[in-house]
Amino acid sequence: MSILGHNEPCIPLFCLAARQMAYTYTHPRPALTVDCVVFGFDAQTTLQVLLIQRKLTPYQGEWALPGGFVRLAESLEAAARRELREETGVEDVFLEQLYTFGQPDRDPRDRVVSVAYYALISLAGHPLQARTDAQDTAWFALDAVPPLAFDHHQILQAAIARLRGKVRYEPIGFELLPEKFTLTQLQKLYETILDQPLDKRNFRNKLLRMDLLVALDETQTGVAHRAARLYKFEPQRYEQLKQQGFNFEL
Amino acid sequence: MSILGHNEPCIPLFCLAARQMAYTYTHPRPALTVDCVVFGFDAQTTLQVLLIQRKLTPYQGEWALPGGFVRLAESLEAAARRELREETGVEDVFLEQLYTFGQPDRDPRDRVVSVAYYALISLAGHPLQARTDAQDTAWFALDAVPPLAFDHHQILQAAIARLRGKVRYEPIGFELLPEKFTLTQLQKLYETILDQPLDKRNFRNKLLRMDLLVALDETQTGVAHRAARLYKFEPQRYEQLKQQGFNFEL
DNA sequence: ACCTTTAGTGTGTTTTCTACACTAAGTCGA
DNA sequence: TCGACTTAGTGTAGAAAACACACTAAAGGT
Repeated sequence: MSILGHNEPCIPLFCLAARQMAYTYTHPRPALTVDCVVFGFDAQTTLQVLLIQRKLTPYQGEWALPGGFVRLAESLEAAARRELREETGVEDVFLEQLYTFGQPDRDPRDRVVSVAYYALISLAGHPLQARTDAQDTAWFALDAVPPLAFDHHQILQAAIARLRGKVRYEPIGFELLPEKFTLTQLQKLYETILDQPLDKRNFRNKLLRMDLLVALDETQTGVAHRAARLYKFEPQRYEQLKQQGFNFEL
Repeated sequence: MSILGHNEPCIPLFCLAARQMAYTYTHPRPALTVDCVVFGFDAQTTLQVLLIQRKLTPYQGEWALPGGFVRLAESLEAAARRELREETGVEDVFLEQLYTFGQPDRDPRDRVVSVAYYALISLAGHPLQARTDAQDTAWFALDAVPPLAFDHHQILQAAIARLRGKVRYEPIGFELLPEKFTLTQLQKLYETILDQPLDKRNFRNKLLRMDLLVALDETQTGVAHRAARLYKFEPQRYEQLKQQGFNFEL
């Protein structure tokens, strides 16, 4: 948890005792935070989002997106990664800026502007500490998200819309799967995100034609039926093809 | 020009004379600004961007995007619209958030985080005061943009990329044309933005099939050749069709 | 051995995309 | 007023992409 977490009461003060550090400006400044919408996927279940339960007012006890204040010397993305690490243990993930939310009344205490990011991680790949040791951190299926603090519901909706839109023409879905995955898992993922069934043969043909996946000499283990071939995504190949102006529309 | 324009020296102060207003916080806060990339189009010329010339350090004399500090009681979009109005006279335009730029060193004076917006306006529709009376405000063709202050070149590039990407699947191009326009003007606009020639018949068929345009009972005037029919864009029709999940890919 | 479950594969049909060239209507000037 | 010039406006055939669709193969479980 950040020492500058969302929960800190952030009242502008005119006079501070000399022993306390104070920062004074000629004009008032909004507080600046980052919030992260972390999507997780696991072929067994469905798309999930990582939330933390607030311990302090306002919105005490309610669920919220992980996030916190931006420090002076760090970039916005660095702040998002730091908060994610500190609050949930999540590290080394795909992270992209989503939108900046700045309605004057979005935080009842003070003017707080929040730069929202979204992250994609594989639940299978990352056995989250959050899932096990922290009672105040939990995954929620997208269709069972509790009421959220602040305008976090709006941020979440924006993130879902972005993920839906983006997955159609850029291969970011792989970030939600383990390094090695089967085509069926990939298809399930797309079906979950897009919320529509896809034809198995057309899906496979289309993806393999894109030439972004390499078939490994390995198959699934531990399944009670024919084991599927494993594939992995080739980021360098993607960069090459993108340079050449290829399309990756699903 | 905003009283809180980009040019204000923004040094954190520990002690201010009592007569002066001061704002003190327990933790340091970045300054928060908005910057606007204003695109203008005119079928005669090409895509242009609106810049202002800085009068103060840093980057004195260089060109920059219009923008300024966010006030405590206004939303980010309101701040962008206000700065646009104050600095360039531009009002009532399409405006959309682009991205938030927050590298710690993007402003040499202080930590300044900037929420960038982009705007689309019709040069023919808006006879800009900026164009006439202000020597420090000017339109530049996209292929003749001078060096820009701060990271504004990066912001501009991001805006161009966004416009290119977005115009393909959402009908925002109309914002760059006058209310009534010909199909040839519209095609020129798309060719300019996408930087590629388009087939006249295919373009017309496709657009008319989308059912977003209404043909008016009017034609061009003042042209030395057959006058083209005028059309206008139907935003409500667009909303209807969007609801029904239609595609507007060019 | 056989039952159950998922993997893996190809083709014909329909739809969409693309390339392409002439006539119509208006202005201008001789 | 006639001719020259300029841009508007229109349809179709071939190519490519999208779509719908069903059976055999392989593995583990009983």
